[in-house]
Amino acid sequence: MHQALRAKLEETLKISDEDWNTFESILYTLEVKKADYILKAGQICNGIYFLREGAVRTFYLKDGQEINISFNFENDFLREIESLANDQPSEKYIQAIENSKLFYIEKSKLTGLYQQSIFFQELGRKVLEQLAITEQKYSALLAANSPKERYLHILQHKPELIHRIPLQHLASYLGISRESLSRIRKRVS
Amino acid sequence: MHQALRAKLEETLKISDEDWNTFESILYTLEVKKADYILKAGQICNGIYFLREGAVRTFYLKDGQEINISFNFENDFLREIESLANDQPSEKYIQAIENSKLFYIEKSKLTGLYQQSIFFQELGRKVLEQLAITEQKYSALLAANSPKERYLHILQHKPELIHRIPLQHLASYLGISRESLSRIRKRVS
DNA sequence: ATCGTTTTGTGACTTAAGTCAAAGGAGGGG
DNA sequence: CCCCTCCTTTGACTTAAGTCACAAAACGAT
Repeated sequence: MHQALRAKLEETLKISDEDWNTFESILYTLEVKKADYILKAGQICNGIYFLREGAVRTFYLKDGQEINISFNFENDFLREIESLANDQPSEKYIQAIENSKLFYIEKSKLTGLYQQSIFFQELGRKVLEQLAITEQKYSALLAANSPKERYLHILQHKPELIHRIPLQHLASYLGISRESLSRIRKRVS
Repeated sequence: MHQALRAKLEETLKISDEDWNTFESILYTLEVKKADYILKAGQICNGIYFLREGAVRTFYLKDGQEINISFNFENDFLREIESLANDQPSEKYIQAIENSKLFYIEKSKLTGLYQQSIFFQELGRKVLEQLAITEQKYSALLAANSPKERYLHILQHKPELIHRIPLQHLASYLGISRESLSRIRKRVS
């Protein structure tokens, strides 16, 4: 049970059987259907999720428009970091794009883990480091490239986004209008 | 000595005198003049800096062009996170925009701190969380706003950037050409 | 299969921003 | 104080992307 999660953890750091048992014991499992919300704006994000299977998007509303800020797939950790870190209501929605299975790890239990074992401390730091790096790369993509270049970059480096994410969602993620992205895609192919 | 740093730490978490003494003992001080490099591409970022005084920018080269990805001022922590976390050569340069004073904290010493006291563990996590949040806000600014809106946003929310950062550097940070930013600024004022 | 909803594509038009080139301005060093 | 360098502004032109409106296509549910 939960082998994929263990494998994911061990990508960053070898885990002892003891630590693993502790970890496994605090996991909740949840299943959501396509279009279900995992988190809604106004709610506080009270833990982190591990996406076992499926795909989700995180977005917020700007003048009634959905702006997607990230997509996650199987074996990703996810959370609304601002809400989680600052204990404030989320401005973002997390919604399933496909039927998905997730593990949920409550914040309070996570804190317990940090105090219990140096493994979890390091893991927590590394996961956060990688999140910051991911965000940095995403901003770099937006700041230094034209819409067309951004699309081509995704095509090369994150083809799963092209294949699994509806164009309309990808558009706002890339800072492009739906129509323009449709035309860019056509020109390019 | 180092009062500003202690104050900064205590913004996030109260520190004991003992922990503080440990911390203070591992700081190196360095001073750099305007235009000096604190880190160059190709070097490995081997620790984090606390900017006591001055201003610095972080940028990389794309087709020979400097693309600025962040600016830091007094009482900011800074580092090249990708190089630091993954022990790989930096693709970025960190350069002083003003004469600056910094404290440097070596990575290996930092690791020691994490093992010594729960205070430093929490601090490290919180600093990383805030970094991730900052990066996320920056991408949101880029993805969901027109060049003009981006400039106005900075004007309102980070006026220090307008006043202390040369327009040319701000331009690439906002994903705008120098010329356009100059014109936007004129129109707006 | 068919209907209804959601998503994507097209056309026509507008416009803000990019590009290239050159001129002004500001600031520092000698 | 003057020169040189660096930074910012301006002009003229081009173009890619935005917008609005509508059509087509894809998808899901019954």
